[in-house]
Amino acid sequence: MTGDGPDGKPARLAWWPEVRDRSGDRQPLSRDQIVAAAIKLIDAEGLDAFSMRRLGQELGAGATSVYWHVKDKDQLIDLVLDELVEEVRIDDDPEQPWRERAARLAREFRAVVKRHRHLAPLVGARISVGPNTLRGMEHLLSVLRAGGFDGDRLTLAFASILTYALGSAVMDTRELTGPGSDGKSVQELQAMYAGMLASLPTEAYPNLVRLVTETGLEAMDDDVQFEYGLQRMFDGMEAESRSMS
Amino acid sequence: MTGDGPDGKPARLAWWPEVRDRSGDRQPLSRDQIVAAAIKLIDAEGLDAFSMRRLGQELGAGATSVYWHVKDKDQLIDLVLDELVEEVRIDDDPEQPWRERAARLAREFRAVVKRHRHLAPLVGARISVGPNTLRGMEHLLSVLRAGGFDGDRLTLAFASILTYALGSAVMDTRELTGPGSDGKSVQELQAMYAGMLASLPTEAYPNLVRLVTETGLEAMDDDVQFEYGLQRMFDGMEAESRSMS
DNA sequence: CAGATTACTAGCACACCGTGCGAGTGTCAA
DNA sequence: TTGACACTCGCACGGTGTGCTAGTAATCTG
Repeated sequence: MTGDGPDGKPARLAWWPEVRDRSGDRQPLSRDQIVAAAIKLIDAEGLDAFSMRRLGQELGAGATSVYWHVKDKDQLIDLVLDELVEEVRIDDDPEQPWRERAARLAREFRAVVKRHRHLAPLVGARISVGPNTLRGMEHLLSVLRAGGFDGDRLTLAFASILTYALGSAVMDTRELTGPGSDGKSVQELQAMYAGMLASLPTEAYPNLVRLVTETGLEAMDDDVQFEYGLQRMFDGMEAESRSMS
Repeated sequence: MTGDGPDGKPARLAWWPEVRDRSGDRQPLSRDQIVAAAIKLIDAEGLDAFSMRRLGQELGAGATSVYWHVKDKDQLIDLVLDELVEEVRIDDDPEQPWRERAARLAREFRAVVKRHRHLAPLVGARISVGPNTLRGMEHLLSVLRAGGFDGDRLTLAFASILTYALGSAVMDTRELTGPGSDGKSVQELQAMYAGMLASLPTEAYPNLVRLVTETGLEAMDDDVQFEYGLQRMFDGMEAESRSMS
């Protein structure tokens, strides 16, 4: 939240917006407060409900008071996104094999995004260069390096894992719109989606229909699917390691 | 564009919006025209420029005339997204091994999204249930089934590949915002991002700095990274196949 | 050919939105 | 006491999505 580096010291990033100085301690509004309120609002009522006016209202402040603490709606979103990543726990056991440590990181990230599913579209839309994001990437890199990755292969593995983690986070939080999907819960929407696939004409979409009617309950689960692909990717990476030594 | 099933017959989907009847052939405006114009507008000027009013203007029509052909902006987006997927070519050689066919599909999808990078956030935000999307999924399933996948394993592999393809499409089209990223080209932004990482304090982010300074040019490439992760995942899946037989 | 129906366009109006600007208010240092 | 500063707030501008209504032109029915 404070923008520290991995070591805890305040590593300043030239492009990351400074908090405006506050000399006295009358603080009816603060940036952290604003960011927290934005996340809360989006979580509770979705992206559409998130407007600067509404945010001000939620904070009991004037419609445009927020603009003193934050340049833009855009900038606020950047802050929100990096704040999200702060929830990713990166304290793991360095004694564990790299697979387990990397998987744990990917799981954590995905879980955070799923917890804030209305923010997911933003996660997929912009690159965050905030301190928390950088810290997370740094940690994943260190895990991979400790696991024996090096040079170009380190970069490739790093990028692939990020991609898969981001992908599954985004994939599993996409919204199903259209008629009849108004006030439905996540489970209801999932059931509705399955129902739509099951109702497809068998001649035109035989495999799709079979998929939804013949797949076991467990394999239908988001988390299980995520884990499968991740482990297969790690299998492939480990096989490559072996074949090189 | 017409909503046909894989066989070319007009497989109707109950939830997919019907084109409003047109008995005569005076057609100053049509849905296909509208969807095409929307894609063109977004490609040319970005998501922000895409408003219903602007779209009407672009079509030389009144501000709200579009609403007779399309229920909603939301619905229009759904149509746009499925129209995008139509660009994914699914005519491949059934004699090829499943890996190659599946990789080809994933590459195609990613390439289409990259061609329409301003649409990518929408791809990551909503589930499409349009005819083209379904046809694409059906095809990938048939490829995997032909490759020996079955039951739960088919579902898991299917989901993982979709996730990775979507993930890398979204990942590689995310926008870098913030000061100094105004009128820059994609390459310039990429260079700027690399520059930011390179300028990080080495003590706090040693691995990130090394990554950006020591990685070879080829391994920095989006497409190469995508291919690496995909192939590792396929390696893992094939190893699993072997271990089961 | 006359009239009715349909297909479609266009504009107004409403309630919102992001945000620049300037006028205000409270707190602190000198 | 005076000034500077940190901060809040309302106004106003030019936009947005979209429901509704009035209109027009083409087609269908008789």
